[in-house]
Amino acid sequence: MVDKNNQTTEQAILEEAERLFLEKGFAKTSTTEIAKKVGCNQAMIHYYYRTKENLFNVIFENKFKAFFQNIFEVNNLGNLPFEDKLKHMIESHFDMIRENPKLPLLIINELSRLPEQLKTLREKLHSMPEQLFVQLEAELQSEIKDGHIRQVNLMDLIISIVSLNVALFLLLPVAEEVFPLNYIQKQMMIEHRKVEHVNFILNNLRP
Amino acid sequence: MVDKNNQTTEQAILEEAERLFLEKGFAKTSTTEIAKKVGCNQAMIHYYYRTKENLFNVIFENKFKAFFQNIFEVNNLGNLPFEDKLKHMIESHFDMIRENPKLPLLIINELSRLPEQLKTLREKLHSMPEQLFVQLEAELQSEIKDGHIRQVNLMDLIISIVSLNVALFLLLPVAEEVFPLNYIQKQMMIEHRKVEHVNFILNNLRP
DNA sequence: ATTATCTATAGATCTATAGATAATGC
DNA sequence: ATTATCTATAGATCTATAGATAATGC
Repeated sequence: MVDKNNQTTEQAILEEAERLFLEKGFAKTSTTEIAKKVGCNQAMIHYYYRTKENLFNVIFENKFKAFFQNIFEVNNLGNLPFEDKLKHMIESHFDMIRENPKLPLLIINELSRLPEQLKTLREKLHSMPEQLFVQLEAELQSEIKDGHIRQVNLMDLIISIVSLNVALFLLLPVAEEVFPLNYIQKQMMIEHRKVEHVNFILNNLRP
Repeated sequence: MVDKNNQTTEQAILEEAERLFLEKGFAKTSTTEIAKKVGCNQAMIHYYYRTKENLFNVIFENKFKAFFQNIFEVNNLGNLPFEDKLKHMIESHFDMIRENPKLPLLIINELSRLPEQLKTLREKLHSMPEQLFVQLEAELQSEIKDGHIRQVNLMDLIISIVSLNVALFLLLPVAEEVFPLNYIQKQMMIEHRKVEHVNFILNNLRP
């Protein structure tokens, strides 16, 4: 099975492990299962990654960094009107989670076990204010002063955006157990909610 | 340790198991650990509950039913204005999750393994429309027609309420790893968000 | 007699490693 | 020579059960 797509065993292990860890979490995924899916010997996993914990950390760190790198990435839209900027932020955050729908659950479930990633996250988020938060806060206050939007707290705004976007993909699998959806229905539902989240946030800002 | 509070071993096992399952999930909780915390022999757990799976199901079913019983319980406020009714619904849903903050994660993580609970959930949610959904939908449409609120979809409204409330308690533990909060700060934050969720939803309905 | 508890252990995992063998790169 | 792969297995769980012993209720 290995090398089916010109992959090395090392890469194949990484990819299969990523799939399984995201699907079932750390505890419920065994190195035996990873090996079986990859089509190699279970010992190979330890040859390349030494421990299961280590393999997990490599994967988690990668996904995690990519995930938080894009969070509220609003560089190349400096002079757009505030509402358009906000719309763009909501949508790109939404798309990021849509592309990694299982990652939030993995983070919620496993983050507490990971001191190294925690440090990274703390640094990233503590340095974010200077880059973005302060700028957004200024724009927000300016908009409020001009009477374009109502008095609102930036942190609350961010929490609401993240909550709506994250919760959709956390709750969808549960909802699907109750109301099964086919692929098209599900995609339509997701697209509809994307529009709705933007409307919801922007409507809420009207003075 | 058993009978410390006049408990039977059977009850003590149930309570300790509930605590551990909610905290760590099914896979990461062992019957050995439950027994140790209870202060009894590991075999006792199987004496009373036969299997770990069975013990889990008993607990899950109880919590689960209590959880969904109260969901959108709006019986004794029949003739309140629509906005007050909505406010009450948001707040009681919020409080329910506040009292069971780990339950949503348990449901998200473990529901797929539980055919019996799934059936219960399906029946409960499929019978909800007739009791409540239809009535709310009627009131909502009436309010829209009278121009009191803007054109909005009831299902979207419910998804947004549940998303905001659930996501808060799912994301708080992650947020706390990054920005530690003491007990009072955390309670204030939660109270603040409760108000915010109501404002957020109601503001969003303005025509 | 019946119920509750304990001891001991079978059997199923699962992770990790040691050591043999095969494949590859100079 | 070095790197990749396999076989085999130690050692640590963990769940579940059989069977002995203690406690309790008539």
